[in-house]
Amino acid sequence: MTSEPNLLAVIQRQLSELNKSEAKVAKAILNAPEEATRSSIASLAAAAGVSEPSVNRFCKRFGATGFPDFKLQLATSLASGVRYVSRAVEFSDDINTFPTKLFDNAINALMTAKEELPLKAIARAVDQIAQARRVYFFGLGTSAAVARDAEHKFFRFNVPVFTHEDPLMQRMLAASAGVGDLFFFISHTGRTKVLVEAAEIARQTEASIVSLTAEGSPLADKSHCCINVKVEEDTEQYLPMTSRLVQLVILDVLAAGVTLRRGEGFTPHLARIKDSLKDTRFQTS
Amino acid sequence: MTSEPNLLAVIQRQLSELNKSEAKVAKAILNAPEEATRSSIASLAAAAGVSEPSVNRFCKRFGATGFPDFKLQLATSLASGVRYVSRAVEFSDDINTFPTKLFDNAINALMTAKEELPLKAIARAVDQIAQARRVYFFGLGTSAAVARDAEHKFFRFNVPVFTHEDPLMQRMLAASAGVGDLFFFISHTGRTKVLVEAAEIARQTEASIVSLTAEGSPLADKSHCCINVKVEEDTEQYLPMTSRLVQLVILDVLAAGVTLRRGEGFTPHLARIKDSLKDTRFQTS
DNA sequence: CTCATTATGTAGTAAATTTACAAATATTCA
DNA sequence: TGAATATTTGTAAATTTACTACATAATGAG
Repeated sequence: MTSEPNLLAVIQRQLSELNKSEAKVAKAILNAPEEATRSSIASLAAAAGVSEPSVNRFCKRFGATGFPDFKLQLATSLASGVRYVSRAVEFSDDINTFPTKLFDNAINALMTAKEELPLKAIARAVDQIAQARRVYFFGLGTSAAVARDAEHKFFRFNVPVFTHEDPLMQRMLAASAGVGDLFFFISHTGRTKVLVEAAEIARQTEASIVSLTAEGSPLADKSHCCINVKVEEDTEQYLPMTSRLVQLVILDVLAAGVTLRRGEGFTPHLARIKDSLKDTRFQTS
Repeated sequence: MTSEPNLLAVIQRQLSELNKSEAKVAKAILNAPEEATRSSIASLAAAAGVSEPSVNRFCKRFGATGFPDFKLQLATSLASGVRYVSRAVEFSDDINTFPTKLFDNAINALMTAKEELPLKAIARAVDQIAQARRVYFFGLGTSAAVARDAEHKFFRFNVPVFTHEDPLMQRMLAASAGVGDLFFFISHTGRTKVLVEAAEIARQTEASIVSLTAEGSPLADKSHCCINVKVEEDTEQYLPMTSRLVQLVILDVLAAGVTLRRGEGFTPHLARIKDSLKDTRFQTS
């Protein structure tokens, strides 16, 4: 059972690699997915402006045994209620539509990321973090907030963690690094100059470099271990919305991985930290 | 469309009121629901030991227009039933299981939040932010990272935004607030003392107070407008994992809301900011 | 026990899907 | 460029699937 959890996203992603009539079918389906699950091959072919066998071939291309099987898969992936195709917010949107769109996009990004998790890279990164004597989380802009979040999380694992938003601090720390130091760079594009430069400096030391960034980017090149996150951020949108969510969850995964590494004996330590926060809160009524 | 949440349960419930051959069909379906969604009317009839029209009548009895429609409904209800179960990471998990679990939990949290979005509160918060002369985002711990993220985002809207992680700064700023100031508090529990105190201080000024926190919490009580987020965080888990993701997306929603408020004329401003970042990056090869 | 009612199956029909093949289009390489 | 080849797309026939009409069987009431 290789049932793709997210058929519409798969279609969307492959859209460019389809030939003419297949693309027509894809568009018709993306346009009205629910309707597609209810219509016959003839009506869908008519809606797409192609012949029936073209629709059939389209279905087989996406792993279905035929049209009915495809409809089934489509219905299944639609069932969770999420619009699996990212939709940009438009100026015609109102309070009833744009919040849902943004949530759908976020969910969509996480589902897509989940499908192609770079498990080997994650496992390696967990190894490195577990062994490190010191871990520096470096990011800029939006990624600085992600780095800050990571700092909070990993701090609880008794690993000395540091975050710095200041590029100069980042450079200096990179320059004075040594064995046991781990630099963890976070960047959506992997092209931010000052960050790549810091990575380059760190690379000349004995320190390990792990990055959470785009595949094949300059930053990835400088890293010993790179966790690739393929998030197709809508570049027309002016703010990175979904990529940082994926980054955060990946960091959760790394944190969980490190905890699992420590084994059950480590649980009391976490409990102690949690207890230490108790007095800072008003008790539940 | 009165799509029952769970078709299998409906069938189960009516089992006693069915006549012989319909009951046979019901049992065959309950026995192997997934298979039923994939089989033809002939094979299902054979499996149940009845004739094809009996299966057809069975389908119509349960509100479907025919066998294909019934299969569709069945598939839909099977698919939606699977999700929505958070699973805690256990020490027996390995690299192949715990990353998926964490992603699933994150996705679930967003899906749940999406279903009960407090739209009125969001609309009010957008109003307030759009009107404010200055906006302070305050959070502590994990929420500090969320506040930082919000700062980055809202900064682009020409609103003077400020974030401070230092409780003393938060108190001082709260004390010296005035008309046009907006304090935006972020807290998962809504019970962090120093934060609630800062809210209390701000409340005695002319400033507006918006919070993104738990319903009915002390912090919510101090706010003019409270955006409730109901995330059932697994309290046995020692780290807040999913709530902050929901918070981030809610802040995205608020940011988008403010942008929509500004109208299309605002787009060039965003483009200018984006351009200003261009030279800080290595060009795409 | 007979009639009326309901339940079930048979057989034929209509519809939908798939296959095989041919026409059209695009691509390659001289 | 232009013939040869591969790819794409559509047509038409074959096959499978689902539905309808009707006949028979079972059930129940008087």
